[in-house]
Amino acid sequence: MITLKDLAKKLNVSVSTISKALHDNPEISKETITRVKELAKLYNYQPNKIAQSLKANKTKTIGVIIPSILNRFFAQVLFGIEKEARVNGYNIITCMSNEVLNKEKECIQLLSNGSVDGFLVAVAEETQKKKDFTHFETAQFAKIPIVMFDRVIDDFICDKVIINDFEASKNATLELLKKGKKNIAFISSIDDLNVGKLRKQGYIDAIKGNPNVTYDPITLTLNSSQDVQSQIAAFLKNNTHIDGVISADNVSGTILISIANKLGYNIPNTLSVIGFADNQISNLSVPKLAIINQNAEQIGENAFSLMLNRLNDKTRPFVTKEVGITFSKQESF
Amino acid sequence: MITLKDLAKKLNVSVSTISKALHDNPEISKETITRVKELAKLYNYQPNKIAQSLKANKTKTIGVIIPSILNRFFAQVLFGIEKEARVNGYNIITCMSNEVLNKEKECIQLLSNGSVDGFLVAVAEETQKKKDFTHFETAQFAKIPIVMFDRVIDDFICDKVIINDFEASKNATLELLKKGKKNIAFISSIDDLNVGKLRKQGYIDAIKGNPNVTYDPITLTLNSSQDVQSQIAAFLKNNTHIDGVISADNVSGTILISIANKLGYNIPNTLSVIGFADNQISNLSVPKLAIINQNAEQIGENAFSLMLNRLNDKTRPFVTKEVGITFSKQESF
DNA sequence: TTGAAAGCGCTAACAC
DNA sequence: GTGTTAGCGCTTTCAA
Repeated sequence: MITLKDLAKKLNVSVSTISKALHDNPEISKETITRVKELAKLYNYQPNKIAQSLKANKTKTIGVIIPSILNRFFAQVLFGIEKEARVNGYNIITCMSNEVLNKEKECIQLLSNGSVDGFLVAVAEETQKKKDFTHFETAQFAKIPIVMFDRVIDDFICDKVIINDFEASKNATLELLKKGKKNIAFISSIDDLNVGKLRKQGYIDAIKGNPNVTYDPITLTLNSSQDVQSQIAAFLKNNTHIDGVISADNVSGTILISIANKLGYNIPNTLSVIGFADNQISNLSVPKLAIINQNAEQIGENAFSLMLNRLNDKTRPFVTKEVGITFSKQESF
Repeated sequence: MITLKDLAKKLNVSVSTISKALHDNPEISKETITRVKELAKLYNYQPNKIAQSLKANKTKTIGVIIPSILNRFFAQVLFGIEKEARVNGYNIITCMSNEVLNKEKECIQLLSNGSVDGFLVAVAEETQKKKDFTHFETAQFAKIPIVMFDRVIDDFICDKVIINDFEASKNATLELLKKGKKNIAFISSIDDLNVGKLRKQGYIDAIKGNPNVTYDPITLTLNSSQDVQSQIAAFLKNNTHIDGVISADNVSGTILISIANKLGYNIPNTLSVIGFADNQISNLSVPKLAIINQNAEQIGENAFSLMLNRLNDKTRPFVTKEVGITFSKQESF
């Protein structure tokens, strides 16, 4: 890499002259500026980012900590973050907690050494369970701002981006009721997560709040260590009266449609299905899965924007931004 | 952040003493070492990564450039890379080219300023088409090593990690033939990619090389700007004699199963389906999609290993590592 | 209009 | 055993 010093030597001027010239500092003569810029272009000079970071005490890099990139939702959020970051001249360092508290602590720890200007985090499952937030507190204490998205901690004060999982789930259930569905079930493989709980609660609320509903909520909690297909098949066989399903995660809805087709259901006539998913996933089944789209990309964009804001004004009050969901009444509804 | 200087002041010793003590330098007395370490622990001292990077002229950070994180295959590769990187004390900066040449150039450009020690890249579609590799050449010229994975450029010399797409596809086709399938088709939405071409060629090779096969290859190229489901449905209706399908990408196999079920096919008896995908995708359909698993995670791990190797020995000859594929004869086969 | 010098935080060769 | 010093590449204040 070519440095300021190198350029200075070649032009027989001082390093500071070069630096100023490249920054169009009015102290420097037009002539010198053009000479310097030409040379810089010739040698394809790029200011050393690390040196700039050290000097400025900021890196223009944000750490993103997500449970897993293999979850399509988080991949989409990351996509949104990365896009927005790029536009604003920021880089993204990605870490995965795999839902493990210690892994998450390690991520924060490893990047809390000047590597990043702030953290965007979707809190790990174990962290939510054990309620251990010391690593976040440490970061915040060290003046490294945190923005939480989707998986947020109510008891921790920071900027947040969420969707209204409760309302989304409740509304979807209400839509099924409005459509005349009499026996609506709820299936989920994310019961342990806050968002999973909220979605289930939304469903229960809709069911219990409806005077025409006489039955108790019908729920299936999927065990991910066992075959999901057989669990769903057994569930449908044991509950033949079900005519509507809300799926809380982004795969079980698709699987349920496949299984139900096999079992002779006529979707959506004898069975309506709605899932928390996105367009690509919707496309995988016949009929296409009706989806509650969490607008993951938007969540990412918003999370980054809040961070940018925060970095520019460390004293502004903390905000919680709610991103709207989109309900697509596709074929399986 | 607390610095060496801060610690030095508190103990009334010099900065270098602190630095040496923290590095267990034998020049320093045991006593001082413990005193320093205790203080460091007390104040939770973390050496400033940026300063270390500037000093050492390396960042322990690798840039990963992929077409998109929304493609599950690349998400898996990234997962493998991140895991391996973490273990070795490296961070990952992720950039997305969105298959666009200029975006890819920009990524390389923006990180070729000391931000990263090397690049792991899956080349964008447009780059492959236009055969413009100047940005890679520039990086290599600047002594920033490049490891290409999956989407590699034959004419560019660097370390590479690939799978044998041709063989994988050919073998899968041969398996179908061996099973007695008489009319095997090939569907793909990635015809423009090198890997897509290789997969198609593998299929064609198997078909044409088999003396029992009398028909020409039957291929469907999916247009992603139109509805994939109807394209596949039309294809099946126009080719009712098809009894086996190879899907070259990671979604069309699942969709085809859904459609075929609807059309009354009895999978796998009247129609066998094999797709380039992974276990999670396989699980979405009934019956489960038989898959050619590209072992994406392994690709990522290997790519990172090659990079680590390269960083430790810039002069070793370039290698191309081939990662094995796994053929899972699941239900739809 | 230009240059010298200090300093960001760290490491390490070299004094003492 | 500890301290001084220089330097990584850059920015910026102050002096000339």
